[in-house]
Amino acid sequence: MSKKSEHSTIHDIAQALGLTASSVSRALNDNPRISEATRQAVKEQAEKMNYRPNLVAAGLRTGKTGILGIIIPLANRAFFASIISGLERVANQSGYNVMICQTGDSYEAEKSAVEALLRARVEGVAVSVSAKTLDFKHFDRIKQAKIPLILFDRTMDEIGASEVVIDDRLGAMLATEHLIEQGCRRIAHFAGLQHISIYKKRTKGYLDALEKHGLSYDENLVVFGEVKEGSGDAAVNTLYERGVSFDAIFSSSDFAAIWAMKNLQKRGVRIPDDVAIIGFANEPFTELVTPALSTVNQLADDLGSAIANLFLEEINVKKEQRKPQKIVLMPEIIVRESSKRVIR
Amino acid sequence: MSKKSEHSTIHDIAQALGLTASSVSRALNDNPRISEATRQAVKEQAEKMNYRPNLVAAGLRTGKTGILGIIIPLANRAFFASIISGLERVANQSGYNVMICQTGDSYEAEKSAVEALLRARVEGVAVSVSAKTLDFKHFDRIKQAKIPLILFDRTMDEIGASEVVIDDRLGAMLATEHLIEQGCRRIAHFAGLQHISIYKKRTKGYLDALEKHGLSYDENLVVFGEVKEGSGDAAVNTLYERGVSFDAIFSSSDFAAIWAMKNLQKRGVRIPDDVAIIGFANEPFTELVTPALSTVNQLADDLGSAIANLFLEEINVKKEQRKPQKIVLMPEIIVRESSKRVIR
DNA sequence: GTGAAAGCGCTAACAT
DNA sequence: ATGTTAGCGCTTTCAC
Repeated sequence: MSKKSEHSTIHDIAQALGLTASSVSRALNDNPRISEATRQAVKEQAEKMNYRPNLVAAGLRTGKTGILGIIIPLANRAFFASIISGLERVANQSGYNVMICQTGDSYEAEKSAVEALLRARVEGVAVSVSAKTLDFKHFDRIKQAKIPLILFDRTMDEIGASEVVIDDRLGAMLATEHLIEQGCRRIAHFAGLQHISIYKKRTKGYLDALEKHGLSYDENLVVFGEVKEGSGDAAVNTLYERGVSFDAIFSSSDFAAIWAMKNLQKRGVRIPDDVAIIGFANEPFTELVTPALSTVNQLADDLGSAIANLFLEEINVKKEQRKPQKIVLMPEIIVRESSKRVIR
Repeated sequence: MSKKSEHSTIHDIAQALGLTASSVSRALNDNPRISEATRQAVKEQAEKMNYRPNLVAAGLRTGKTGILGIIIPLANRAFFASIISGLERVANQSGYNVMICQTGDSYEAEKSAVEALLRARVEGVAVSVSAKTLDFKHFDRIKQAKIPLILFDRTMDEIGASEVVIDDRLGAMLATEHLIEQGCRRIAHFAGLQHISIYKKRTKGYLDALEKHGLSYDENLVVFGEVKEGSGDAAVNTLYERGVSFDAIFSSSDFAAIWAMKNLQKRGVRIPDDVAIIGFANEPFTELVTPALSTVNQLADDLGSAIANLFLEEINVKKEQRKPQKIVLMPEIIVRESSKRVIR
């Protein structure tokens, strides 16, 4: 093995076999224009020399790095972690590697992430747009590079890219209908910030379910605003302050749901008998709390693999005639103790 | 901009300015052997032409790809997700990108992951060794490539690589001492599989704490075996079957702890008054259950950033004189309701 | 301070 | 079926 590099090259193999680099290349890549005998010999020799193709060199030559980039607000969040997991698994099966960038929900970091991935010449980029992003010029850079751009979770129609999302409205509707089927008639709703599309859609699903079942909408039952941890606690207080009676809660977030549950339990309210609760997202903790929290499965892992599959599909389409696609996954509700009433 | 590529190159810039590629390269890289004037001109022109350095080309030339690889069993697990998060954040600050591979705890997948990262010419690899890995030859390939190899979480002394871990024994000891301070004297312990080093160390910490405080070891209080979700439930049953009395549990896993808590609550046992409980790992759900579960903070995010920092340090050391380092982080206990007794 | 030239390891026309 | 050649975009000696 030559001193200058830690790795053997196709030239080393060629030399050892009295061949040329191109023949070795052909043999290694199973190019038909090579004899079976040489192919064998080359592969054996490669094995013997611990040859490992240099993807950097191949990438420079072919323009294909075999790298997929993903930009997320924060890797350390169950939903995104599952997406990464699904994405990596499928991408890897097709020989692709996955490169990750976090934005911390910062617009500046998102811009840098785009540049970083483009510098690395990734073959495609998946993005969950940062909450603080209002300007989308940096995504044009991806389109200019003529590589697939796929948005997921927080998407932006303005960008005009492919999307992989779940049907939030449907999920919310199923959740609300489930509560109705449990006999609940006064269903409160923690709505989340409505300028974020996923929350808006979930609220829409709630309203649609009410309408479908002939229940009237009572604005006193709906609490807008953030649906983070503490806000579930505050939202319950708000309902009590309003003096409104309710026999169920559909929360657009598991976190708010869980804190609502804690609040109600302190008040001596029985769950699900007095108030049935269902959340949204299927966070890992939902099956660990008492009572276990019903929720809507966001299919994060499936989202990840769907992103990967869309990538693989788009990469093989001529850049010019790549049309933005929209893949919508159908969520399912997961019914647990927090909403399972004994129907009399 | 030339037709063949979507990107402008240093040649394009050079041509536009009547310079040569090498001067442009120097200007862009702030090489001192260039005049301030040209540097300015080049940078302006680069900006104007939307120039984006091709890291693949640079990487081929210099051997430095600016990529760090990380191999984990599963991205979708809170502990690993946090490590990725911390690693990416710090690495990115120094201009490095992070490439991820999952093994699904499979030995074969781990071997492939090593090869995949090596083919991509990453500048270093961090690994949490798969549970099924008993043979370590594939890690030699990383050493042969003369790039830093850093083990974390599940480490293997046999491999002779740098390590970033937390002091499991200390964490377990602190947890156990905390229970003792709460007045507990008959402390049960869910020990986990002892052939896995982290569990062995946690059990050691438990024993050390008992000894330090003059409590005798009662083997009936210790339940060996897996510490997964359901096993916490089974472990409590085992204690009852043994007819042993206990006033506290130190579980080497939050999952087992939470299921133990559920089991005890069903039996009408009050927590923490009858039995105080503390787990290990600071899983996200621990603060959401009722009562909130005390635990040992594994500092996953810090682990990730420590890995990144060690990388950055080792990368700048001549390969030959890189000595395996061992970085040990000190865990802290997080005291919540599940173990906080009102001391009389 | 700038240019010329070589080459990183690979692939892909184009020969033969 | 194999060899020759050129070049992907960049950095880096070596000249001047």
